This record gives sequence, C-alpha cells and structure tokens, in this order.
Amino acid sequence: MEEPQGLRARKKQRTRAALIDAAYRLFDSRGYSDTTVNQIAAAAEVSPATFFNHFASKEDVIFADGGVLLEEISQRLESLAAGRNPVEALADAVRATTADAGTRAPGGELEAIRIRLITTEPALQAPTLRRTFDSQHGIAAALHRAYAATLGHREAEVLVGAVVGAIFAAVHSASRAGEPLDRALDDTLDILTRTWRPAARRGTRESAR
Amino acid sequence: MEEPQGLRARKKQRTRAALIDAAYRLFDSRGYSDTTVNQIAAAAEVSPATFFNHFASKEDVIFADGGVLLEEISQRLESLAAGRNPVEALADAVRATTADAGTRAPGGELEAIRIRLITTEPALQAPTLRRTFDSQHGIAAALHRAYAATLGHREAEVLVGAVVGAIFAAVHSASRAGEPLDRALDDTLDILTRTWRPAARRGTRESAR
DNA sequence: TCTAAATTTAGAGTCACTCTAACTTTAGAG
DNA sequence: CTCTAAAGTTAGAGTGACTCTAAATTTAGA
Repeated sequence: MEEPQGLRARKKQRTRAALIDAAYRLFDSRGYSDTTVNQIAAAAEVSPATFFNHFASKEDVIFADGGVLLEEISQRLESLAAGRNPVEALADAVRATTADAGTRAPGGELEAIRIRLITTEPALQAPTLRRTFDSQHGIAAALHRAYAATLGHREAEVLVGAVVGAIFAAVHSASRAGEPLDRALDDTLDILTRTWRPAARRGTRESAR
Repeated sequence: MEEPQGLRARKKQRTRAALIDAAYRLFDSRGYSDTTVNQIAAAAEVSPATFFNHFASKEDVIFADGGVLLEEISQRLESLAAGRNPVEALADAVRATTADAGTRAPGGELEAIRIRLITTEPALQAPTLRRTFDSQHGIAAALHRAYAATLGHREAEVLVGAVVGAIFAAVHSASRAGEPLDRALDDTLDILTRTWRPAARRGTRESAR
C-alpha cells in the first residue's frame, strides 16, 4: 500500500500532508471562513503558492482524499445485487460504506472534523452538493451494470438521484434539528426500501428514439 | 400588480432592471465566467458598488426573481392532494408549474437564457444545487401539511428530496447527452410515480421520542 | 559531475466582495 | 417653498481567493 517512492515524491507527500493537517487544525479552531489560505500555508511552513500547487481551491483540501466513498459504493453494488431489488442493494451499499467509514483507522481523526465542517459550515454546502452530485453518475453506471437486464440507463440515474437526494434532505434536516445523523440515514433508507416497488415496466426501452 | 410607487422606488426598479438586463445580455454573449461585475455595472451605467447594492453576489442576478417556482409548487400541492398519493401530487405540481413557467410572458426571453446558463455553465452548478436544495424544506412542509394524516415529517422531507434529486440527476444527464430536458423531466416523473408505493407503514410515528 | 525535470517560491495582477464616508436625490413636515 | 431626514448612489481603500510568469532550488539519472 505504501510504495517506497523516491525522495522527491516522499517530500511532496509530506508537504501535502502538512497542508492538510494545518488546514484541518485551523478550520477546526477558527472555522472555515475565518481561516485564510495564507494562514494554512504559514502553519504548514510553505509558501501560499505551494498550497495551490497541491489543491485547486481552498475547499479542495477538505474533499482531497474523498471520492473514495463513491468507488466503495460502486464496488459493493456488484456484490450486493444478487436477489435484491436495486433500491435494497443501493441502501445496503450505503449502509455498509458509511458503517466502516466511521471506524476506519487512518485519518479517522480528521474524518470527524470533516463531517462536522461539511454539515455545519454554510460556505461548504454548495461544494458538498456539487461533488456528491458529480459522483452520482459513477454510481448510476455501476447500478445499471449490476441490473443491466431490468434497469434502464435513465432509470438508474433517476434511482440514484432519488436515493442521494433523499439522504441529503434527511441528513440536512436532522442536522438542523440537532438529531443524530446516523439515525436519520437509517430512517431514510428504511423509508426508501419500504416505499419503492421494483417497477411495473411500461416498455423495455426507455431511451426510445 | 403594478403598484404606482413613488419616484424613488421606480428609479430603483429601473436601475435594477437595467442591471439584470445588462447581466443577461453579457452572460449570453461572453459567458458567465468571462463577464465581470464591473462590465455589468458599466453596461447598466451605474457604479460597481450599486451592483452589490441590489444583488448579494454575481450569481444573484440570475436567481434574483427565482424562488417563485417554489411557492407555486407549494401552492399547487394543496389543490392537487385530493385522491392522489403524495408522489403523484408532487409530480403533477411540478408538471403544472414547469408547463406554464415556459409560456409565461414577462421575462420569457430572459428565462430561456437562464435555463441555458444554469444547465451549461459549470460555475453555476453549485449555486443552482444549493438554492434548489434550500427550497426543498418549504415544499416538504407543504407536502406534510397536505398529507398530515398519512405522511410524517421525515417522510415528507425524504420524499421531496428523492423527487428533486431524481429530477436533477435526469435533467443533468439529459443535458450532457444533448437530449431535450422536458422529455427527461416527463420520463422521470413517470418513473417515480410508477415505482412508488404509498408505504406500508411500520408505525405511525417516525420521529419517535 | 552535469543536465533535465520536478517543486517550490516570489511577485505582480485580476476579480468578487466588504466597508466607510461622502454625495445626490426624493419624501414629507412645517 | 424650504428644510431636514432618509434612501440611493458613489468613490475609494482593502481583503482574500486564485492565476500566471519567471526565477530559484532540489532531486533523478546519465
């Protein structure tokens, strides 16, 4: 897992790690908006220019090593598809992924800060939505692959969009109400699996020409 | 509809209209990102400071008179609730609202530009998502009101989130594929109403205490 | 040891956005 | 009609994210 790269690459990773660490530390104490990129660079003891050498934007530092969840869900989908309807499989994949994302050792400390940040900082709401939205295509593609026989391309997109949209809505409203997020997630997945029916298909082709 | 306000208010509306007009014109020709607020102000023949006097941000010009759709959908929900399940009512409300939003006379010219901008300009994706997401609460509240007897608070949030998320996913994928958006919307609403079942409720209270 | 590529850096510049203090115009009282 | 208060507009300075260019430093590999 740890390729013994050259000295060059190792140094680069070290400054990158220093930047991430400094950023999370500052975001945690002063808040996201009140932390400046210059402060992060100073705390990491590099020049401000170096920050943008590693991250495309200030937010990027927070989502830097994200996108892993997307791949995890997509992968799980394939093994969970058997015998379940798409929504059940999706729900299980989400459950499984979030379950061990919470207990994952490396970066677990930062993970807690991240969740707090993206659920509370207003300035991060839009970026979070955007990135999640972008990752939907990948999941939809995986779902379509796993249910190629019964699930059209558009139906897969719609389904994933619905599940993700529902989760976001529930998590956000729970967050505002001060309720625990994991419970909101469970409730949501329950509701979705309970109220979804595998589709009385009208035609077999839905991207008719 | 047009309160004959004082000269003061009329002048203010005129500069506001000039700003909106200039902004759309410039966005349309040079693109959103390549248009600067200074250029908009110059085109409207006001100072740059005045722009921010009317709009909180550059994007704000585009969404300025939006938010109307939200209220429309919420209102329609109440009259459409009878005899339908929640998803059917929601779908009908969306259909009805988008139907006459397309044919609404005033600003119809700008409306076309707006749709093109928010579906193609990458810089507007995040703001669009954010605003839509924010408006969900209002719709969810209206839905909960219309189905107070059978639909819990959380279920309403989940449902609206699912419908909105599905629509967004479909519209976005259609937009990337170059397919007509209205057709994607119709397909999506069809899929949703066909695959949703009114819920075999487990308990009557889902925000158990 | 020398050269080429990768990292970092300084520095100047753009743009969105904020804040403050002034300036102009309208509204309404007397 | 006049005078004052408020609303609207403006100039100007400043902050912070982000870009670009060119130079400095460091490592890789011949």
